Amino acid sequence: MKALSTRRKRSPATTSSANGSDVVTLERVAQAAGVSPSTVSRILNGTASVSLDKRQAVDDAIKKLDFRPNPVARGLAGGRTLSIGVLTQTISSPFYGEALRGIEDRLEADGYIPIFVSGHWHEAGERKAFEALLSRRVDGVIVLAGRLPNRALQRYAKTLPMVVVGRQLQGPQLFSLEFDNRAGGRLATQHLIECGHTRIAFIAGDPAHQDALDRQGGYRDALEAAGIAFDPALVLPGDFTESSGLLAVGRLLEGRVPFTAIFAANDQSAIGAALGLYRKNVRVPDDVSLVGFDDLAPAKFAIPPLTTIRQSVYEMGSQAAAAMLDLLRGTVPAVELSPPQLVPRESTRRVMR
Amino acid sequence: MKALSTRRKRSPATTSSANGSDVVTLERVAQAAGVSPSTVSRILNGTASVSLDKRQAVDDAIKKLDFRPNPVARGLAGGRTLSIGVLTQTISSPFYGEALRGIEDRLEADGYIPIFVSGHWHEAGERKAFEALLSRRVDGVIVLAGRLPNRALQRYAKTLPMVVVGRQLQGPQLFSLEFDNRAGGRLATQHLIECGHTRIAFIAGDPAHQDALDRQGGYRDALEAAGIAFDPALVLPGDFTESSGLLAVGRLLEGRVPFTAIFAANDQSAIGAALGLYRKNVRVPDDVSLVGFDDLAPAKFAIPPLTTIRQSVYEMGSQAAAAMLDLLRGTVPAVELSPPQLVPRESTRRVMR
DNA sequence: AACAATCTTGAAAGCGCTTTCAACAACGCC
DNA sequence: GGCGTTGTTGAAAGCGCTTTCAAGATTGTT
Repeated sequence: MKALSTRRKRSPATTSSANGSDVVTLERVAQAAGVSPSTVSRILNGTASVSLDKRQAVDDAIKKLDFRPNPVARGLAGGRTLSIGVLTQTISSPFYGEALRGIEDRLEADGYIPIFVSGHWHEAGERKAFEALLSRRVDGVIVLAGRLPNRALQRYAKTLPMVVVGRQLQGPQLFSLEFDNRAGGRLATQHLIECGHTRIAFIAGDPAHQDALDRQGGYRDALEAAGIAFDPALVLPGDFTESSGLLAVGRLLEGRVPFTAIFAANDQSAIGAALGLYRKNVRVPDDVSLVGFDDLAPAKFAIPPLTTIRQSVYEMGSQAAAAMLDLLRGTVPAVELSPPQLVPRESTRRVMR
Repeated sequence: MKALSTRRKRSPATTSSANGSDVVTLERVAQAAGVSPSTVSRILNGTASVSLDKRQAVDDAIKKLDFRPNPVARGLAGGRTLSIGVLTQTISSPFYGEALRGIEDRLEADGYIPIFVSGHWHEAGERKAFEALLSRRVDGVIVLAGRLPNRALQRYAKTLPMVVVGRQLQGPQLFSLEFDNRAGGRLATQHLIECGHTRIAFIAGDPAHQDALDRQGGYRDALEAAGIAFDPALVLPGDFTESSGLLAVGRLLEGRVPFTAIFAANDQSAIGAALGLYRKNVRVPDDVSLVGFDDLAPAKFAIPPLTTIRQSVYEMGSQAAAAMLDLLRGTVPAVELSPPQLVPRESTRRVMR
């Protein structure tokens, strides 16, 4: 294969072969500026002080030649690739998508680039994705939830800086960031209670996610605080998907337990629930009030528009990125998530009775 | 800054410093196998034939040492980084998200990794994102729609292989992939016509997207084929967002033009339209039939579940990736998108009258 | 004025891999 | 049996950058 041998010195298929001029390297900049490559490198990285005139000359040469350092070479030589691995579950999830956007925006501001890999909701996939990241020599990894055991994460964190979103973890190069899901769950349930509901069903999220458990915890907290007895028959299993919400409502309606409101562990399952209710001609909010969680885009355009708990997933992403940048800089991350907030819309109403 | 100088030979902050043993390099594999590095490299890349016994020895050594080649070094030396740039608009869009997933899956199968960058819906952003990709020395770029002028794309394509999704473009290292939006638009409109509708409104998509124009073309085709006069008062501007759908319906309802069906240029605007209708107590499908386009996840759980045109965005992504792989291999891509398909659900019905 | 301490600079050695070049070895042919 | 072929291998030269080391140039000290 490849008949194209003979002559031609080397021919990195890299960029710019038909690119007009040749590749602009640091060395060429050095020549143009009349200094050594080391000096150029030092200026580029701020590694050491350089006299003003040389710095000037180099800056000019860089501008004139439109030089942009090759991150690949940099990665090899310096061990830094200016890229941050991001381990997510599905890149196309509306929830993670928002977070990724936050990460991307924040990282971009500092010249880093995120490399997204999907774990596909299972440990083996996550592990594999993580390895891909490692072999890519990323400078750090941001982990969005996932099924990887804490031990594994802590072990990885010995190798490179890591920030974990949605879990509580300790470690030297490890920072974890959590949204107050419990408070959110409380808020949602309180809202329903304030509307006069006492028979409030809960559609749970994927029990493998701590978030799901916390939201449920908030639900119970609020019930207890209001002196409403917790009825296990009112909590339905779910997994954060629309179908699970649909299913849950079906079961709820078939069962004999009366209820006037539903709190779903996330917007997606709330939307599924809404469909289930619609199918059975149960009106929202006239017959049943419905609250979701996350305030993702679709909530606003659901029918009826969904009352939900707002957690800025975008912000969560950008804060995670900020924390990573801190870690890389060697400083202790000081980031904080804004507290959950109720977004009242049209899917809830005061009970008339 | 950085007080940690002195002793220490070099210390690439790369991987595995606390990793137990030292980094496993190709050279170490060579030693272990008793051959030269060149030979190991040849085996790794299948660049030349190698005798069976050496190949055996090397394979064993690789397995034993758990050697994984460093893509960064590979990138520097060979000019290939095994990474493909993907230029998208917003990583969190439900539409693009699906496509990205398709790309990721297909690329992963061949050991490539996608690097996603967002253009944020404007040319400057796209250009910048493209540059970031180039400086990262990606082996190729997949462009998802966008606002970059064709000229610019064609110029970039001279530098590296490129596949463009959603546009018609020609070039040597350039492959473009288009979904038959016109046929889809036709299909949607025909369906409505078959249901007995003749007053069919159209909520347009972002006119900067060829897709939007094509879908509208299909709409007119179908009208014409059925001998229904085209009424400009029935087409409303839109931009593919839910809000634009909502707005369009508002205008439609205020206007004096009668209509019994709406075809929206995508699911998102259809969902916005549904909300608009709901707000005005117009029932879907009893009073008005509604058709969307794309068949993204939310369509299935809309209220009522949305009749729409299915185009597998996931498949589009994976096909784009396949085409890129072909380009990289030097073969001519032979990929094809499956034709659009009507997915009848509950938002359309035969007119009773 | 002599010497130590501090800055600025360049030479050169890699980072881990690919690829060219040339050396052999093995093979077939007239 | 000599010679051109083809196949297999290793040495060595980079890819473009960072970083150590040491040499000069400067400044400060007594």
